[in-house]
Amino acid sequence: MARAGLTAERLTRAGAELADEVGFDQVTVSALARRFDVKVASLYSHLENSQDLRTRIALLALEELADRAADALAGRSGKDALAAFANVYRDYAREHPGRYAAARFRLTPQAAAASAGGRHAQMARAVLRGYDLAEPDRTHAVRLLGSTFHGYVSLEAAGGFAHSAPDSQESWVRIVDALDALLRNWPAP
Amino acid sequence: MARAGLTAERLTRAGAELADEVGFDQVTVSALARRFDVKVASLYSHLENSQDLRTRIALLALEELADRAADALAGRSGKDALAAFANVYRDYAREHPGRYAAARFRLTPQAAAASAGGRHAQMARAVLRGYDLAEPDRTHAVRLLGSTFHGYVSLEAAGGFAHSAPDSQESWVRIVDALDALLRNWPAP
DNA sequence: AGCAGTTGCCTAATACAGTTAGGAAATTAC
DNA sequence: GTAATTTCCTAACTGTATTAGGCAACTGCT
Repeated sequence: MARAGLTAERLTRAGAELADEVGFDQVTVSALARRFDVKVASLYSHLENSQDLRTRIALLALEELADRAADALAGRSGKDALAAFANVYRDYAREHPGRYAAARFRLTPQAAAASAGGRHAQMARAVLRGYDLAEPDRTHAVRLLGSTFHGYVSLEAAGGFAHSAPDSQESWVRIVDALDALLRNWPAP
Repeated sequence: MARAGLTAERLTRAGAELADEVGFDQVTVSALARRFDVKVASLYSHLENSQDLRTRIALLALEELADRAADALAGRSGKDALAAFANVYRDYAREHPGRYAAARFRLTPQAAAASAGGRHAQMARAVLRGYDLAEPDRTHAVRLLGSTFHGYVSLEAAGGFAHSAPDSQESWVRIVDALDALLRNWPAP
């Protein structure tokens, strides 16, 4: 019988596609095996278990997201950088909802350390170089941005802003405007 | 054999406790049956299926959260109301992580319509009465608050701010301060 | 109290996801 | 070309979800 040519990488990529199609929670070893027309047990030569599969998809998504963000930030600063950074997250979540959910998957400390998480944190700090914030306010601002972007994107994905005026796109633009204004005018403690 | 006295309400409450203990995703009909020392099939007289169970827990959590928010807002306005409202969400998520996750569970349109979702939206608008915002900016601001609070709370629950300075509590207070400043100083389009 | 009707929980059976053990064929290394 | 390794398979077991049908326990009426 011919071999299917399974590898951890191919399985991870296919798992990411599956996540985008049916949702990260519905990514299952069985569904993946069906996709490769292979028996379920065969995947266990390449993956530890289904947790391992999810972790790999999460790491893939975090890398992709970090790559996009790095691209978007290149050559930009100030509000321009802020908006570009924000849009990377939102656009990725809209194009790849399953992968975006994967990126929010809770990793073990070891996996988290090996992930692109650090790059994300660095880039958020880089965006804030365009504003006049000293520590600890800079860290507070990083957390604010992360919270707002993630919160918005996940509420939007859950359909929270659909079917109601104004358009989600409009709110997004105005919220990024507002955050820019806030960062330029950060209140003293 | 003595009857266990199951009802949809008792099952829902127990399911909510279970969610807080093991996580909303780990709430399973089987685990619930074990908790009542009853066979799994017995639950199906009271629940449609496991989706129904999750929906009921979500509705319970949304009601509890709305009740707390209504309490917290009574007699407050301006920044005071904003901070109280914000703390309701964060405190609830910290006390009841499983229920909080349930409250973010994607409901069917019918379930959503019957949920406390509308109360939440109304209260968010009430908080903003303390600030001078006309539509559509008021709606943008509602969405900003919802996104930021939810985002912060969910990143915090995922451990995002643990093990790093400054303390999460400090960031939270400063972020609420910052949002207050932003709402008082909302940028023109 | 005695009985009829209803309800609550049970047994049994099916389906599907996850996981492990051990085998045979295909590939690789020498 | 043979030995070693790798890949995929069959088989088996566990746990969760769900449905069908049965008997026991309660409820309400007389």
